[in-house]
Amino acid sequence: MDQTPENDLRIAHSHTTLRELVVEKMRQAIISGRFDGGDRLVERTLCDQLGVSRSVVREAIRYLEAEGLVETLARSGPVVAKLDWNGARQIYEIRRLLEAEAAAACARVADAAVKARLCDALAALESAFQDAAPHKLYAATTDFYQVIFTSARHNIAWEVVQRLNGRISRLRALTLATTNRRVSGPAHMARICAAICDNAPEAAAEAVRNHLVDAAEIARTLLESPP
Amino acid sequence: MDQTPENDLRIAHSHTTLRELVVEKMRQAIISGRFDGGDRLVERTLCDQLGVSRSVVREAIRYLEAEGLVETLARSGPVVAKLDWNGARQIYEIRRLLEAEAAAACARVADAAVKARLCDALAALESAFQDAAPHKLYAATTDFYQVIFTSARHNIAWEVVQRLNGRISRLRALTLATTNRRVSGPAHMARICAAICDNAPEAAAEAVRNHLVDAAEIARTLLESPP
DNA sequence: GACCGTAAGGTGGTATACCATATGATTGCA
DNA sequence: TGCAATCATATGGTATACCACCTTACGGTC
Repeated sequence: MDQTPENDLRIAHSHTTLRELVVEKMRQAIISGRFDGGDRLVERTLCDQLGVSRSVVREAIRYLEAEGLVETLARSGPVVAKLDWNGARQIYEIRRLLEAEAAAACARVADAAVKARLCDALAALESAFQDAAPHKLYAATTDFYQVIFTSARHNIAWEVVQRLNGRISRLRALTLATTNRRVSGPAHMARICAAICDNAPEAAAEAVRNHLVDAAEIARTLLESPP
Repeated sequence: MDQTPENDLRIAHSHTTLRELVVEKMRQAIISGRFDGGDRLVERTLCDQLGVSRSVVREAIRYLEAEGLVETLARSGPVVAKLDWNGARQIYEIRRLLEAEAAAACARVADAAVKARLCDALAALESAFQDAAPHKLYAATTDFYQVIFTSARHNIAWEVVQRLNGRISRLRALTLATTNRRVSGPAHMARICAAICDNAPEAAAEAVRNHLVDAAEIARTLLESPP
């Protein structure tokens, strides 16, 4: 049932609901650290801050709850989920499994078009590293992996990874900002890209694993250092 | 609020929140096939069937939407997510990765208590196989894996697997009911249990992989044969 | 100082109203 | 008759008011 009305005069209006906007706002607020782990999410306060009604806020909270960014305590209400090293460690391990598999699959099926898109993404990534713009870097990293996952046709794994990344996003932002990471990061990415362009699945998987071991190590030092 | 207790979808008020009950009811309705893939979820109809207000239904839908069991189409509203073999295949592959890793980790750390719990779960599983009670079998299988994941301290991976299982639950119910599976299933499980009791990580991982390859194969034949 | 009652603030839940849009039926005009 | 405009209905999205219940903090009483 694909109806793509090219000659439709109507403006393609995105039809983003308020709810989606609020979900995105709140997700960003949690990611950016504006809402800290453990903070209570008081419905009516959020209504005021966001300028929307309770319905919208409550539904957005339910969505984020299912995503794992928010947890609702019985008889107390929703709070921002807290992240400890135990949780982060598990997430990095899951990412290691899924991303290594995706990179290997991508290396197996990558044709010229995929390689070109990947190299573009890598170039954007390196450019973002140069600019030292955190949000650009974040977006570029996401793009790079998205190319890998989608071209490997691992779109459900990509969903999983994105959701997990939401839960460690503060951490990712921190690791991306770390000097150490700023040096080793692009090198890892370049190796991953090279392995895929060589259609070398095992090398690609290994490069991904190395990257994530490093990232997890930086995350650990950040999390275990005094709050 | 009229109360006609003959309606079997009507939820029983209790200590947990209405929202959670509704989420569970709807999840079960989707899993059991009462709501089929592609079916529209009309809010006001659900309100009548469940005997709750729109707010509760809408929040439950948001939760299931984030879980991937429901998707909301623009200008049309929520529908039950459809499952094709491509999606199911990916989910089985992700499960293969996560469950193999969890089984290996469990085998590494399993002490007498863990082994006892695992053997208990296996016994319950085999008993459920004998009874040929689908829902018991389903629950027993879940319990068995839960012991593995929780004792390996892979609770986030367990969350992920549970959510993914929700999306292929109809399929799981079918595979569990298949005779073929009824024969090979417990054998696989017994091998997994034995490997863990031997503290043999690689053997445990391999047993899990074999189990899932079989399950995926059965699922494929079920999905690709016209209903 | 301990205890109890009350008030405030919060969530959970419900009912209702309003608007925008999609869809199908109906009506009216050529 | 046929087509088009219009109307009605269904439905989702949003806002608002209200109630019940729980928790917490405060303050008064013993």
